[in-house]
Formats: sequence, C-alpha cells, structure tokens
Amino acid sequence: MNDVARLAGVSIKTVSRVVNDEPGVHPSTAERVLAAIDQLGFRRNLSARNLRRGSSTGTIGLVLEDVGNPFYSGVTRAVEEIARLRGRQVISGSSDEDPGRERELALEFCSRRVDGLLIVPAGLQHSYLVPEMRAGTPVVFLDRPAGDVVADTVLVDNIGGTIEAVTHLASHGHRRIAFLGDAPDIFTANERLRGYREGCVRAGIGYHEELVAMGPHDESSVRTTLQRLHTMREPATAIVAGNNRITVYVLRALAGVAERPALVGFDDFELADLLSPPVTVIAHDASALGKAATDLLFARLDGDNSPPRRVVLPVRLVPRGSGEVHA
Amino acid sequence: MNDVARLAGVSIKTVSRVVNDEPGVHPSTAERVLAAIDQLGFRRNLSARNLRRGSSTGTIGLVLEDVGNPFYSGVTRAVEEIARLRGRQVISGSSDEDPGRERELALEFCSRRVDGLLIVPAGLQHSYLVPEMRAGTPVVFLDRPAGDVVADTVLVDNIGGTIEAVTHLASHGHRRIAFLGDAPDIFTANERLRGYREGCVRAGIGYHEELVAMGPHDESSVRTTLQRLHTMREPATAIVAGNNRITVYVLRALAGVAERPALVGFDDFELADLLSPPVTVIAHDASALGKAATDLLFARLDGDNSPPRRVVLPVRLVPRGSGEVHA
DNA sequence: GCCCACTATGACAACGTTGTCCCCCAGCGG
DNA sequence: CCGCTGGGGGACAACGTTGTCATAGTGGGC
Repeated sequence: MNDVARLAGVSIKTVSRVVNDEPGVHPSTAERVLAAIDQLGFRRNLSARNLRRGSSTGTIGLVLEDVGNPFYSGVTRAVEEIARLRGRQVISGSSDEDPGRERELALEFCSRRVDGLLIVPAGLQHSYLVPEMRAGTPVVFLDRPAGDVVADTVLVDNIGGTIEAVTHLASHGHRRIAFLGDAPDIFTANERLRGYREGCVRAGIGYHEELVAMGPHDESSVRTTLQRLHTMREPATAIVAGNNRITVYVLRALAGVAERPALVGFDDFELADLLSPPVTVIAHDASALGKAATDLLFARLDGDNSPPRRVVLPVRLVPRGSGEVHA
Repeated sequence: MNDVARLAGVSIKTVSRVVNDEPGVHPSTAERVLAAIDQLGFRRNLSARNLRRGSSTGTIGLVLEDVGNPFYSGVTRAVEEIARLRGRQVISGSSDEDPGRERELALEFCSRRVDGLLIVPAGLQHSYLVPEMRAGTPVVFLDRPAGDVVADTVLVDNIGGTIEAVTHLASHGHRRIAFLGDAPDIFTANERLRGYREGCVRAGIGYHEELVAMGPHDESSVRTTLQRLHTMREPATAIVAGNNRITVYVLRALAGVAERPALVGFDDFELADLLSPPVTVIAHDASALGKAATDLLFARLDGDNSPPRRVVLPVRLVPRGSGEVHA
C-alpha cells in the first residue's frame, strides 16, 4: 500500500480509501491510485486489516474426523456453502479420532482467531475450550456431544435409528439380530448400541451380549466376527451395521456368500440402491447436519445468547431389500 | 498480551519471550507469566505474529470443484496430510465449475496471504494469478492445467487411460463403443475424448460421432443417451463413462436392464467391486494426485526455482467384470 | 471582503506481536 | 574502588492496515 501510495503520489490513507470504496476521493485521484494498484499487483492484506479493525477474521474452523469419509465430506460441503453465503472461509482439519489432534487443530484455529468453531469431537474432554468460549468464540459440536462442557450440539437420532433398525428386522421375523458397532468410546457408537439394546427389548427378543461386536473394526475383524456369528449355536440371521464403513466391510465380507443374513446399515451411502440386494439403511442427511450446525453457529455470531441448544435431527429407515429378507 | 504483562507485573516483551520460549527469562518470572496466561486464557494472535514477522501465514489455499465429490475429498485429505507434516493449515473452497467463483476463492486466499495455492481450475483464464505468482505465491494446478499461464501442473494420464479403456473393450470384440463425457470445455473431458478417439483409431474400429455424447450430464440426459445408443441402427455394445459421476448415472440407468452393454468407467469408486457385475474402471489415485501436487508446492516453498513442471500420473485399468463382457 | 460549509487529502495512532537495542545491577578480578 | 561482564528485563519501532482528527483549498451567501 505504501508502494502504491508513492507511485500514485498520494498518502496511504487515500489508497486505503480507494481500496475500501470510501467516499471523498476525487475521481481523477482514484483513477491514479487504481492504475498504481494495477501496475504493482497490489492486494490488500486481510490479516492486517482484521488486526486493525479488531473485527472478524472472516474464517470459521472445522474439525472433523476425516474429510476423506463421504459422510464428513458431505458435512464439509454444507458448511462451506453456508459460510460462503455469510462471507466466510472455512479452515478445516481431520482429527482421525485422535483427541490430541482434535485439540491441536481447535486451538490452532483459535490462535488464528476464527469467528467460530465447528467440531466433531474425537475425545471426551473439551474443557480446553472453556477459555476460548468465554472469550467469545462460539463453538458448535456436531455429530457427537462435547465431553465436559455445555455447548451447542447437533446430533442425529442415533438411538431412534437403531431402534427402528432392530424393530424393522424383528418385524420380518428375525430374532437373532447382531450389532457391529464402532469403538465404544465413540459417542455415536455407544448411542447406537443403546438403541440396539432398547430395540431388542421392545421387540421382545432379548439382548444377548454374544451378538454384539464393538470396534474399532477393520475389514478383517468384521470378517472374523461374521464368521463367529454364523457358526455360533444359534446363528445370527440379521445384522445391524453401526456406520457406513462397517456396512461396507460387512458387504465385502458377505460378497459371494450364499446364505446372507439380513442387513441394515446406519448411514446412507452412494450406490446402496444399486447393490444386490440393495442395502437397507438408516439414512440421515450429512448436509442437513452441516447446515444445522453452521446455522446455529451463525445465530451465535449474530448475537443469539440463549442457553446452549441441542438439536437432534431425525433419521429414517430406507427399505431397499437387504433388510426385508425373512428369517 | 498486554493484560498478561500487567497481571504478571512485567513488560509485554517479557511475556513474548515466555510465549516463544526465548532464553533470558528468570524461571520465577516465567512462572508468574505462565500463571497469568493461564488465568486470563491468553492465546497469542497468530495473525499479528505473522504480520510482524513478515513470514509465512502457515496456510495453504485449496480450490477444487466440489469437496462433496469423493474424488476431491480424497485429494483434500491427502493435501491436508502433507500440509500437516509441514505445519500448515488448509483453507479450502469449492468452485462448482464456476470460473468466477474459482477466481474469487483464489484471490480471497491470496488476500489472506496463503503460502501457496493448489487449484483445480474451473476456467481457462488464469492470468489473474500472474501478479500473485510474480509476488512469490507458488501455484500448482491439479487435475487440469491452467488456461493461459505457465505453472506447475499435476495431471493424470487422461488420454492413455481412455485409449486403454477402448483398447480393452475392443479386445473383447466390441466395435460399437460409445463415450459419455463431461462438458467439452472441461480439460479432462476433452482429453478423455481425444483418448477415446485415438483408441478407436488404433483399434481399427473408426471414430463415429454418433457414439459420442458430451455433457454436462445429469441422470436423465444419460438415460436418454443410453436409450438412443441402444436403439440406433447399429447399437453401441459398450460404453466408456468419462468420470465417476457419469459412471454412476450409467449404472443407475442400466439397473434392471436385461441386455447390458459392457462398461468401463474413468475414476475408481468405492463399492465398484461389489456391484453386479463389478465395474471395470480406469483407476487413478486421488490421494496420489493430492500428494504430488502438495509435494510440488512445498518444493517451491523450499526454494525450488526450476522451470514449471508438468507431472502426469499413471492410470491403470482394473478389470472387474463389466468391461469383460463379450460383444 | 469575510465567514462558513464542504470537499479532498494527509498525519498520526493503534491493532497485537516481535526484533533491535539499550539499561540496570550483581558479581568478580585487579 | 573501578571497570568489566553477563544475565535479566524493558522501551520502542515496525509489520500493513484503518479510524480519528486536522488542514488546505474552494466556492457561495451576505
């Protein structure tokens, strides 16, 4: 800006005025300034601007588990979309379920003075965010609640979803329904397990520990588990898969198996309808989740001071075939 | 920092020293400062720091077409990964194939003084980046080359891939091979079309305009196209789909159709192996693309001044079944 | 011809840091 | 007792902006 001012033969304040479309600059001066800007390829430094103005940095931070997972990339897309409408950029990072990494990312974003934070929590301790929240940075947790702070949270109906999954399978005659969930210290995994249990009780088929296999799972652990479920005294005839990754592992393990158990997967995924049989899922909308969380964040930025809210988004069972196999 | 200094009864410079682990602070003083920092929840302002030091902002900008597309979210993940190793955060945005939006995003990132830019170009004009590049911001284009500037570029072997696809299908006896590509003003779509044409020539089956349908495509346009290809005088017996989205549209359109043409899709995708028939694809690695581009960017940041490079990543045909149907 | 209002412009401080330079003081050798 | 050394610490400027206030010139009404 200094260089521009020198080249145009004006003060830097005048350049600032031109750059910011402030009134009170003679057209011919403005023209000279613009020419200088063009010649020098000047672009104003947003950091300096924001520092000086003490205002918003125009960024929001997004910490999620893994952008590579289609579910989270859907969330990211929605967040980006809303942020764009509100003139913000998104800085994001993946925690890989590592609480340390989550914390590192979140605090790094705070150091950059993001206007707000969206976090898919990896851990259960979030008191590290208390100073930031007290300092006025709004934080919204999504997909999972925070561990030890009260804050805005947007969840999906994990319990209701798995209840529905079990109920659906039971209504097709299944009495030995297994549950393959993610690591039990992950909130959603635990909630879905609770829903599974509740669903079993409601269906009157009882809760049997041997039908549950919590993760972390990979392709081979799922394969082994399915083997076990198939060869036990009273084999499982149906499976509820706890998330999109596990569903895929299950599908892979079952590929080529003649006698397939019924299957309902939590999380919808592309092509589920084109598999054979098409996969019945508990669907919920990644972009709705991202949108709800971002809307909530912006409401806070707009001055909403009401007590922290917890939004639970509905899920719906999409019957496609794999869950309608009779026992 | 001011407040911390006041509370600890020292100068702000001393606080700065403590925060930056600089030597020359008495342990007892440091302790007082740390206590004050803790009490006030102080976190140093990275913008101010970077402004003062005139150094890197520790961010890189990523402009892509749509984070929601699994291909690009794979790229994003890889970029994030490398950036993390080098202590950088990633700011990203989706252009939705809109050149204006791409430009807006890229320039916004430049205003934020990103250390470097990774761009999946939406348009063909990138001279707007010349001032930035001259000012020292390295730019790497990925997946597609820049329109009118010479710059580092990382591509995949689009032409080789489609040649291979056509050759493969021809070797299974197909002589009427159709190509469904994306909008012809998209570089990759055009390259793949060229590869298709070249493949037809090499296979000695000739290039026939009526077998080509360039986009933009949606589910219904693909459906119509397939209808046309099927009912023409000499119907197409095989299809090359120009990208992952089009492949999915084709699969959806063919669902339930008895007499399916052979199919090879450009871009691999999850579950391709679990469909029936499993989908033969031209595979290339999104994360390899992201990694190569980011590595190149960091090489520039490390001072590599060699002439702009063009890296072309290999693709490979993965036969799974859908392309091995004999004509 | 004088005062006032108004336009166009600039000087300067400040945002929150850090780099540079300088000062104070204790301890020590001569 | 003097001078020197070195550790601990502070004052100040500067990064690139913008907000505040001041100032010079201009033209109009009386």
